[in-house]
Amino acid sequence: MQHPSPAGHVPLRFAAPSMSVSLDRIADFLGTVPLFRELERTSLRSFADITREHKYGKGTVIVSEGDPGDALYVVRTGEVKVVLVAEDGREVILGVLGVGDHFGELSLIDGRPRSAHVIATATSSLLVLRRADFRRQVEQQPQVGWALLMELSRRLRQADGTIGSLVLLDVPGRVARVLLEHATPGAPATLVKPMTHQVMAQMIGASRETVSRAMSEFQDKGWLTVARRQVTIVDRVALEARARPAI
Amino acid sequence: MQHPSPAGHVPLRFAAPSMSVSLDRIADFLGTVPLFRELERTSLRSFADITREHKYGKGTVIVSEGDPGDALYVVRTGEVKVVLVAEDGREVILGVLGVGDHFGELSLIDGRPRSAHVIATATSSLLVLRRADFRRQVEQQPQVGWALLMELSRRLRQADGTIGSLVLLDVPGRVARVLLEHATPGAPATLVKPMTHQVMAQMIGASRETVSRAMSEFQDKGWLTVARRQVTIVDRVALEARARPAI
DNA sequence: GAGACGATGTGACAACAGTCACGGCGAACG
DNA sequence: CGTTCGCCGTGACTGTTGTCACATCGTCTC
Repeated sequence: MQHPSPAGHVPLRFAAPSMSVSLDRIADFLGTVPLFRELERTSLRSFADITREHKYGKGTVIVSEGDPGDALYVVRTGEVKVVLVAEDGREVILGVLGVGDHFGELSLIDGRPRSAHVIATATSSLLVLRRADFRRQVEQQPQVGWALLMELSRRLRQADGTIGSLVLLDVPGRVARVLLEHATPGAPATLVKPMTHQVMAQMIGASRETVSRAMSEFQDKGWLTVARRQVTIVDRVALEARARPAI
Repeated sequence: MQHPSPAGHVPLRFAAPSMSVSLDRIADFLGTVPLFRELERTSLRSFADITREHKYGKGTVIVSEGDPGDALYVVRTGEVKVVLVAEDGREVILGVLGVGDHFGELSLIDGRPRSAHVIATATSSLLVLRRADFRRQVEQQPQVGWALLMELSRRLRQADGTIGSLVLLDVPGRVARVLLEHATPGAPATLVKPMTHQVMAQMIGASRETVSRAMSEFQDKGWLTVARRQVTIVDRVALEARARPAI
């Protein structure tokens, strides 16, 4: 695939001396990514060695559904969304990925075309690992294969949960569910990373208006408070009950 | 986990001579399963060696959501369904597994509880591989790890597709989609694996009645014919168009 | 072959949720 | 400091779809 409309696409170049410095910094970063966490320093450096860094401006399409794909991407800075896009423009958000998250494994594993679009929601810097390089490394570092299995398992559980909620829950129930999913596990007052109603709506297959009404309802019931786009969960138990089928 | 209500649960026992015969037959069977297809004869036998065979009567719950899980199951004969069950009894069918399919990998990989119920839809015989045994074998046969990645990739793509269809398509669109997904492009005509409307409804999150109406509509339009529960797709192109968002 | 049971067609009705429309509010930016 | 733009709240209306109810039909068993 050619990167479509690569606004802000800036392949980095380093002179020999700064190169090794950069390698170290990239290896440091990879060490914080779950996929590579088990690796020794030297292995981290070999992975760092096969990365290329690309920058993408907000709104840039990084991969498109249907494209042949042969690279794995790791978010180093910024944020991207994984979306299905209908011909009439409607979007379903399958995931929002932040620093340390990665995407593109599926095409890398099975060689089939990209299954979704990935679009930068903020100016982002991504590490790109091409299939041949990555596979060669993984063959020498089987821990990474295992970490991949763990990650795919996590996503599959999440996807199945989403399917269940789409079928079994009404919109307020699904809103409760995303809120809980994005809540920090803190004790009495739990915070949620800010999200616009529009984004929530696209994550749960609902309209912005209905999400808005559900959020108002939850505030009226005293289940949560909102101050400057920042949601605080007051009554976690009530929300959990609302997010369970069979109202 | 203890197998819940193991009606028809009959662990097989063999005397020493017939044992090796059985091992060979099981190894033969495993060789037809994609997960183990790449393996040599001797490796197949080592996997066969760590299996136990269990039988389950129709309707038996094989694993329950929430149970701790430490085994992988391969369907040797029969059929099982993977379902989410709401407290009010409604069911979402995540998948129907036949001979050669397997389930239970997720708990085996990440050690977390079962994410869904698995229920026998026909009298079934399953090969059970326990986590410790399986992991030990996989460490010596990395091809199996790769095959697992392929399988999880396939399921993740399918799950994402299902999420997209739940959000973007109306019920007739989703009906068209399952039909196409279960169609085998035979020479004279494309046949669809027989399914009751009730099952289709639970697969796509709709009511039986609405599925019934959609099927009638498709027959009226001449897109398919039904004879004795056997669906034949006449106009595949029309169905594909109907299964695309943005009518 | 007669009953029983499950699967299927179809009509009527209610309701959840999408769509459209518009006003208000707050943040960002010139 | 005012304008602009994106985000949010809410009312009114519409429609797809679930629910209930019942008739029909095929298949299986006895």
